[in-house]
Amino acid sequence: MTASPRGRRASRPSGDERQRAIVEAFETLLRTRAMADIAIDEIAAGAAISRSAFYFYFPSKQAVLLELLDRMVTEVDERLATIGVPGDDPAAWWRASIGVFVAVFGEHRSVTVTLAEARATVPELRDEWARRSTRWVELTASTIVAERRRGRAREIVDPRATSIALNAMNERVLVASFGAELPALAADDVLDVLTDVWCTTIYGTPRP
Amino acid sequence: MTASPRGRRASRPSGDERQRAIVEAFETLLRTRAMADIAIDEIAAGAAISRSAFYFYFPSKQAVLLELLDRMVTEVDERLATIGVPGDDPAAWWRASIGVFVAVFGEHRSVTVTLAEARATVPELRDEWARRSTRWVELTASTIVAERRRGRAREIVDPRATSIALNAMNERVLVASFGAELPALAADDVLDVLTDVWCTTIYGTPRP
DNA sequence: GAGAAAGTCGACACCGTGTCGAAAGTCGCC
DNA sequence: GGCGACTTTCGACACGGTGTCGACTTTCTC
Repeated sequence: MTASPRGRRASRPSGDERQRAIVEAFETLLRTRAMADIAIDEIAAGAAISRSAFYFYFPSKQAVLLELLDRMVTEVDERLATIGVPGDDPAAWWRASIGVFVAVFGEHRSVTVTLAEARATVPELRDEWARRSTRWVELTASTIVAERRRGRAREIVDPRATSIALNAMNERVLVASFGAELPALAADDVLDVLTDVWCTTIYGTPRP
Repeated sequence: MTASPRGRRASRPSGDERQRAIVEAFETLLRTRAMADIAIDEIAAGAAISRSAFYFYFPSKQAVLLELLDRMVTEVDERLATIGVPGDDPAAWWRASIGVFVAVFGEHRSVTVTLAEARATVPELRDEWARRSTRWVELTASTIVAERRRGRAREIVDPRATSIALNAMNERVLVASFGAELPALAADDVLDVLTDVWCTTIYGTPRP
């Protein structure tokens, strides 16, 4: 009755916990090893099922990752929705917005790092990420325009292009920081530095 | 006499062209497919040798990629060395510096995109990239400090942290643009937008 | 308690990787 | 001109992970 029995959103009454167990087992494994080094065998074992049972729930590892991505971006969007629009203290508003990404992705560091890698290869991930991040870019751009109209932001030739660049920065900074790459920002500095660059770029000064 | 016969810098007199042919065949293949989809078979065929002969020259696909990375960053460093220090027109200087990255990586788009992906998995790539980008970050940071001393740059609390963020932005913007991801900057806009964000962040204004 | 649907399992074929040992080619030197 | 050492090539093998298939079991429903 519902979609194909193998699809990832089967919403089957029972077996639902299995699906959840698989996702969690995968995330747990991801904390210690890269996706390429994790065999489906191990995910299945972590979820207490056999390897072929895994295939009943997901067509591949990548599909599990897509599920993980969905959860994370949904949470980001939910939290962003509660923030509203910039008020008297725009720096605080930007900081809060950026903080949502730092917090949500920071809670799933290994998944974030894996996502950044797998996105290049897996079309579904790539498309889903494109959809979501396009919305964030547009949100940023329209806020910049609004701030400009209020006379607070500096003159920016192409607000959309600028917001693409700023969002790209956040993404890469977070991944590098989570992945403990070098050079990378210390976890405690990420939010401060990103907010500083954003505000300076948008207003010409870090404290508008 | 030289290092191990299989290592990547064997500098063997003959067979050197083979090595080069392999590297080139790989880059060519990379233009049409992702690394994961390219079998060593095909690289070998492209270089007109057998699969096992491939292993005589390189221990793996990743090692070929490392060679490609080396070439690119070497070229970047050579070009950067000719630029000198900022003069009367600092915006032009930053633009020229960023332009080196845009140009060199732009000439090897598929390699750049592949590198960004494989770096997460391959320790050698990760380390090499870390070494190189640390130097660029330090170059950026010391230039910011120098510009501050001359009284041109704005007050920046942690110049190194800021330069990490700016360099991270460039990296991600370039990869997204080369990989035709969405949202991404159009190739023609990349240099303008990056220069704008860098200068505004460093000086408080896009045209210092 | 019969039948369909959901879930599980072991077995199989496939493909790419990396390794090994043997063969063939190349070069210098007596 | 032929001997020996080194370089290069090759075919064959074993291994490990993937995805699929058909059969078996459990569970739910009428």
